[in-house]
Amino acid sequence: MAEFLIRKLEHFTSLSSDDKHALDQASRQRTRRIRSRDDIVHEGDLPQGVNLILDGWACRYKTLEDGRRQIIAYLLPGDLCDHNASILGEMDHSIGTVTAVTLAEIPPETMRQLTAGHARLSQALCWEALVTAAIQREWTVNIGQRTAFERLGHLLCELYVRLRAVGLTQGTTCELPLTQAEIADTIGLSVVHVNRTLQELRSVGLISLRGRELTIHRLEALQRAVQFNPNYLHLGREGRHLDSNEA
Amino acid sequence: MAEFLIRKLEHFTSLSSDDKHALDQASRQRTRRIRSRDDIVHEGDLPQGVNLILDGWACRYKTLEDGRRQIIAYLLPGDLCDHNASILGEMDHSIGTVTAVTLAEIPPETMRQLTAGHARLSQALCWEALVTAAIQREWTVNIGQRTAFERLGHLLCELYVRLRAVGLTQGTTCELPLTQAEIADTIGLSVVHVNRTLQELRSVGLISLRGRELTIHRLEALQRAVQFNPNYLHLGREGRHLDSNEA
DNA sequence: TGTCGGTATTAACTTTTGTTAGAAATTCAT
DNA sequence: ATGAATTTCTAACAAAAGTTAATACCGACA
Repeated sequence: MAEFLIRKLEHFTSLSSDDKHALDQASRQRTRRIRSRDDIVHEGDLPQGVNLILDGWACRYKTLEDGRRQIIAYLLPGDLCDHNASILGEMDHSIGTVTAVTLAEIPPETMRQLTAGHARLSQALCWEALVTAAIQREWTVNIGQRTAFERLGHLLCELYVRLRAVGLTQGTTCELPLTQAEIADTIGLSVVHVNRTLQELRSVGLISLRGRELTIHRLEALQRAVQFNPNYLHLGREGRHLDSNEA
Repeated sequence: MAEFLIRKLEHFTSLSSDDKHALDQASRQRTRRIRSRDDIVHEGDLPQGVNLILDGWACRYKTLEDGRRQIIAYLLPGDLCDHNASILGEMDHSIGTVTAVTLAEIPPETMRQLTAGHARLSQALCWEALVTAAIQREWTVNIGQRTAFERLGHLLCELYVRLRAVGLTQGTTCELPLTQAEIADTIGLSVVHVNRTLQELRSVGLISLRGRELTIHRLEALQRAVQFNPNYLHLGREGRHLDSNEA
């Protein structure tokens, strides 16, 4: 069940089979299926335990009083959410699904056992949380400094590389189940401008996007064009090897 | 020495005098003075231990190849930086000073002792890290969704409230040692537009800004005008009481 | 006290991005 | 398959924000 998470953590450190077994067990305790475009957690809720995305895409988001919405993060298979969030009390944002999602709800007590008994694993989970924060910082840079073209290209690079880190890419292709409206709310542009900018990325031959399938034709070229530097994902050497086309 | 940090943490929980003493001792072990507009940590460095800002303002920032710069966070007196950052390996961003800064460098070993022997304190430091992440999320919303006027007003509200939480405001006034260029790099606008927007905030009577001194004349009105909701700072009731003018 | 360098301010103009509205395409449920 | 509902795509126009460049201000310091 926790295959994606394990795969991700192993970019950072190698886990013992005991570690992996414990993680796998924890992720089987209590699973939940949520349908597409539904909320998992609402702003104001009191979170407890940790949610692990087993399958599907979700996002964190915040809504302003007048309806404007900002997507703050994407949660992909293998991503954990709300590490220790209970310390903060009420959630200051919501989490909703993009596609149908399967979730493992890991209770606080299980989480405690997991980290207490497994030093390596505990460190890996800490790494996971720090990478999440690093991604958030990079998004600030992306929205604050980059042009529309760069912002969009950067987002696509990040999603592709993160999916690749958990084995969810096929060669240069991956799923992209986002509507243009969702992309717009992610990078702070209007839907119309996202559409224009997608056309531009297509017309220069960097990507294809039909249905819910994204293909990045020349990843290295795209990276250069949008100044995508994968360092912030802290995936180690493999994460940086973006030029290879592993069939 | 750690008075600001202690003051901040006590918004979350009350610390024993033993906790406070330990924190204070830790912050005296090794202090460093850095002059204004200088770097504390460079992208690529291997961090170790934790830096505590004792005095002055610093910021996290990232620079793009072509010189564009985004300020990602402000570090105010009482703020900790690079909690566990050594796990990530190389720093993916830099930290520089805004004003002259006095820093306490808390070595990893001291940090371990501090968290191992003081459960309450340990939890408070976890809270601190989570609030830092929450601020980063709010910045994503700020830059992504708000107008120039709102962005700037929101930033000023946040800085004021954070300074207030450590006792560094005098009534409706606080220090604001930022140049307009720095503000611009913080909220993703040009210097010229920051200037225009500051004029606007002044002309509607919400703020005064002369020299390095900011006065927010009508905090509640400003909050409403820019949709500033201090929840994300998780300061508890006091943090929300922004209407009072405690001389 | 006057000069220098950075900072703030302003104006004129350009570019980017947003808005509105409609048409075309696609997806989904039945 | 068929109609409804999203979603994508376009065009025309409006607004926001960026650029450049010149001037004014201000504080540090010789």
